[in-house]
Amino acid sequence: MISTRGRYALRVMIDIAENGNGNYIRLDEIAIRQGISEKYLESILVILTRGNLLIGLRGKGGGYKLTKAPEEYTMKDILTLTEGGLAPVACLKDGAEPCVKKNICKTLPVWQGLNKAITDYLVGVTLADLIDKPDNYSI
Amino acid sequence: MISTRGRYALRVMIDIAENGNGNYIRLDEIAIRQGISEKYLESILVILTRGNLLIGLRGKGGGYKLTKAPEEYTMKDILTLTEGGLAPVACLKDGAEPCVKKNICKTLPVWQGLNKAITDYLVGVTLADLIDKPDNYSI
DNA sequence: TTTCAACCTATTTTGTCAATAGGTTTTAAG
DNA sequence: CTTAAAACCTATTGACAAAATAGGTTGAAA
Repeated sequence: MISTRGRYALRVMIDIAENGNGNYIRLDEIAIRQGISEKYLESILVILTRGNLLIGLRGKGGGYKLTKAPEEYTMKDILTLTEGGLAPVACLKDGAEPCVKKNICKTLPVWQGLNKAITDYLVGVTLADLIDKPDNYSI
Repeated sequence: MISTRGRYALRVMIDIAENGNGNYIRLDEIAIRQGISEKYLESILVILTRGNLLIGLRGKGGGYKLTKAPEEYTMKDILTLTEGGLAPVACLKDGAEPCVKKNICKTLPVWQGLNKAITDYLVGVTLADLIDKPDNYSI
């Protein structure tokens, strides 16, 4: 299950992509539009900023904006960062110490296959695919 | 993330498929082989039995055995039952009340696609695929 | 120099998962 | 028919992570 943090993060990225236009957007604006408390939203924006998916600017005229074009963000980028990895089991996490039963584990192939299925799908969807813009209307 | 319950359940199903040969296998045997406490294992076997993936028999000579051939169990069957569903978000769970924002939700397509990717993969792997048997040796 | 807004650290609350404990019923065998 | 074996059932505890809140700090711009 994707946690609240990851789901909100995706909504926030869409929000900024749609409303930003290259300008900085304030946290409280996003909070109102998305119906999330400012404080909780803040904890999510910290993660996105530290992960370089957003850039934050303080002071008057400050806020958050994207660091690159919507086409360049994949769902995997956003969700891996905010969920702290997407691996279905701990032993497949990035940087996990190799499991001692690695060579005899009969369930490992399932988890590896599942991991690949999830990753492959999420790499194939970008933020641009979710945004309301003329290009997205067919006929 | 697949929980301990689901991971153990899969190991248990493999254990019974490999060691059963159509006979009943006692809980304590499985517990020792798999290194799981009898009590915790019991809570998992209850789920598998109530879900008709296993059949249990009490008294002397009792234990658990499969209800059908290993080829007929998909990973989706086993994991959906023990995890209480595999949907990446609550609104896609079986029997979930339809979300009021269903028609305007910009993230829904992602979750639907992810759900399909996960399900499609897990339907394609059966318990038989994970079992040690002569047929599984190539060359 | 003042205001604004992101940034940071810590704490509380909540809920689920994991694990344990003890007693009950059914089955088969002596 | 009695006894032992084994699954079955209900409840409780413990541990941990996620969710949410609170208040103070730093940096940027007007």
